[in-house]
Amino acid sequence: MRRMTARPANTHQARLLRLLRDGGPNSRAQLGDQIDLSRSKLAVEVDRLLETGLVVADGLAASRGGRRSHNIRLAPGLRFLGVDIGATSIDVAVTNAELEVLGHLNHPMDVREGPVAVFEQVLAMAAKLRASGLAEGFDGAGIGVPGPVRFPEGVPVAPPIMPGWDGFPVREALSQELGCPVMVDNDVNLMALGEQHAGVARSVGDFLCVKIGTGIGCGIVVGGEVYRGTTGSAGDIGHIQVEPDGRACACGNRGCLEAHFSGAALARDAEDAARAGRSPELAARLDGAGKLTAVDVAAAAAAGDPTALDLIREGGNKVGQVIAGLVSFFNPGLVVIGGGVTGLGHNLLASVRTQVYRQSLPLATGNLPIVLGELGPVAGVTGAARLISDHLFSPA
Amino acid sequence: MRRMTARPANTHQARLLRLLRDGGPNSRAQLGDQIDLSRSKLAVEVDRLLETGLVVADGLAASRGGRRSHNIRLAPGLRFLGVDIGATSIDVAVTNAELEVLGHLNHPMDVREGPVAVFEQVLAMAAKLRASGLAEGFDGAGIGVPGPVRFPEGVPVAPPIMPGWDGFPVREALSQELGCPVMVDNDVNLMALGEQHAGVARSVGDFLCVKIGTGIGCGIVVGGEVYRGTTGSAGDIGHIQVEPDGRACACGNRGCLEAHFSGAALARDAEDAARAGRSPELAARLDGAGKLTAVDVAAAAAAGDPTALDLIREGGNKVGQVIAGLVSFFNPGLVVIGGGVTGLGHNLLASVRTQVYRQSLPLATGNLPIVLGELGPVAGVTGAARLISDHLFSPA
DNA sequence: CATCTTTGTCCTGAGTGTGGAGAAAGTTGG
DNA sequence: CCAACTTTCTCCACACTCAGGACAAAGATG
Repeated sequence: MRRMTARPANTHQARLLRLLRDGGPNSRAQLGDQIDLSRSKLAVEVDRLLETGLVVADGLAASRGGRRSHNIRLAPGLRFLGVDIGATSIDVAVTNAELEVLGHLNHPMDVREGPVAVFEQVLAMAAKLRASGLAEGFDGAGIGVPGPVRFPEGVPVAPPIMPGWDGFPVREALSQELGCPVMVDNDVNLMALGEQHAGVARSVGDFLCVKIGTGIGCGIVVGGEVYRGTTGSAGDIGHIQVEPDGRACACGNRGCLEAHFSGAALARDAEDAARAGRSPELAARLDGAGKLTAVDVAAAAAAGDPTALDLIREGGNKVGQVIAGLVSFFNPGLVVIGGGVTGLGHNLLASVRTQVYRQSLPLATGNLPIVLGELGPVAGVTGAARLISDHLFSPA
Repeated sequence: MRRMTARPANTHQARLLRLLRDGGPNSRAQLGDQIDLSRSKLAVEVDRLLETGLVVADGLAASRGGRRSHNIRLAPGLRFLGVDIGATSIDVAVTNAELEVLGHLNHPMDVREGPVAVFEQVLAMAAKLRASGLAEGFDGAGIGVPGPVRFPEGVPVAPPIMPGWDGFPVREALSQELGCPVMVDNDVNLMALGEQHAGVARSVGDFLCVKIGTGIGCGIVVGGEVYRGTTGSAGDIGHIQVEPDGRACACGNRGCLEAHFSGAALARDAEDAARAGRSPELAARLDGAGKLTAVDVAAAAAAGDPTALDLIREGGNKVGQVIAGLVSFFNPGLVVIGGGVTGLGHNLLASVRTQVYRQSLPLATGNLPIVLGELGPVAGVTGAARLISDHLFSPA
């Protein structure tokens, strides 16, 4: 199969490609209703796109009371690769041009093993997806990493939890290996993009997407666009202080949110409680190495264990306290909570909501939904595909 | 004098008007260097603007080694009115089309007296400025109010410190009275616009502007544009909790930033200290009613009074704590501190900086200037003029 | 005074985009 | 089965935008 070579020649073509991506196949007439162009001009641009091969006309749609329309759709062979590198695992997926996930793989891996080892794994997973017949090659790839990124260059900068990646040319290296364009971003931003494209945040212009996994981060969307900040570290809320003289944090400070609540902190607290005999439910779930995860806490809570419930409530209060501040400051139209701890579900959500609704101003909370992400592990890879498609579907 | 009737007919004309506003008089050739247009096209658009009377060609500039250029400038008779309504005083200013302040009045007044009384005062001040010969009429007016605003309609919504203004049609009423277009915004946003236009924030795309006066608010600029949030309450940081079981706040919660530090809280603390005999410097400054202001505290601190210095340091710590969180979240390129307490100067700034640099991530603070606003009371009115000129200098 | 530089104007030609006429293809009702 | 109406799509004429070059105007320089 020939890979995507052309790019839209102007903004009209770019807009058409995005309409087809987000709205699926469509007739010329329907496209005309959604874009501010005359039918004649539209036809010209569609014809040019057909010539490039980026879109195809296949078959006729059912009549709507008159002449049947030609179905215009994005080239069915286009394939994007979405990669989401977490602290403890890797997600890789293939999508079509409409960003529907055709295949998805997950592999546990510690990001601290460094870029070379991780890349090897990513490429192996991509090869596996290709071998399964889902793609003959990739037209573009998006990749998320758990740390700040200098976005234009696609290079991680001073990432606390993956020091070995500092300055590693992720974009260039992956582009070389895959032979296609690549865009790199923070994993939290990609989750936000994913939920915006296919999840709970559709049609919301300004929202926050709080991802609670091994660490805590927050994707910020302003006017439909991800906001990355001056140095690419916007949304790094894990080290906001929630307790004046709280626990020591890996960053060197005390009382950071991440030190009090996150996947890692929760697991540690649960293990302590189990060992101290404060919770038989949790103790029963200890594995051979004496370890627990957020999943265990969720299970214990579901079984009614009061200690587990307390841990979740306490954590939700801490996160809610920070989110309350962010809501007052940012006045979003929606707050999405996702990441590994989504499994804690409505117990977590309830205490977050309580804090936010109590502490923030009524005007800001009046009509503010606080919800769990609906895409789970697909959010990151969908966002990654969205990132590269946004790039490729812009004028060259 | 005839008032501004025409509006730019297209984006080119709008951009030209803004170039002339921000860069002052200019020749066609120099404008051509700053705008992406051919000389011929540019000449056409300039001619059209000359026809409308929005710009004029007056005289020839000195030669730069060849034919002398015609000076193109915005119509010299254009006048904008900038109004900044604070909690305890009103600022009104007249500017020319380049937003230079030609005249400026200040009048103490309690905003709680309600919109009717305040409007009367504002109109009297505007009339006074007009009578002094600075303007024969106004081509537009911008007005800032100390509370959230539904921006498109120009109506305050649920403003805590000025309940009588809720839903009052500020834009429509003022437009009627003045007979010119009016735009309304939060006073903090206007301060940010002012500092961006003529102050410390020139050429910074993303920054925060913290205004500490009677209350505390924060202007948010993203990509050069003010961000107002979903309901217009973005930046309302006065009620972020800084102390878990802190002081009772007027909003009904405990431990709000505003309850611990703001012009009002500082004055109260200083009065308490003076009465309790903990500070002779402050006691000496008590007025007949036993009242003090931030200015008194600044003076006492300048005289070396340890209690006053402590109050400032403590307050700076509280504000710094909140700003540190915002810096982590928003990753701005600059933080500006302004408002009534600017008089506390470098004592305040020092403790804010200490908190922020200690608590926020190095990547976010690495190259982050935290500075005092440089426009003082002119910031608000300049921002107001900028607001309305941005509106009028956009395609109709 | 000839030459060079800078500024501003005019003209042509390529491209962009609109709106209408009308053909193509289909549905509906008598 | 046919006439009338709809919807979709194509084609064409015309207006407008815009770039780039030729050229005129006005001054500096030697």
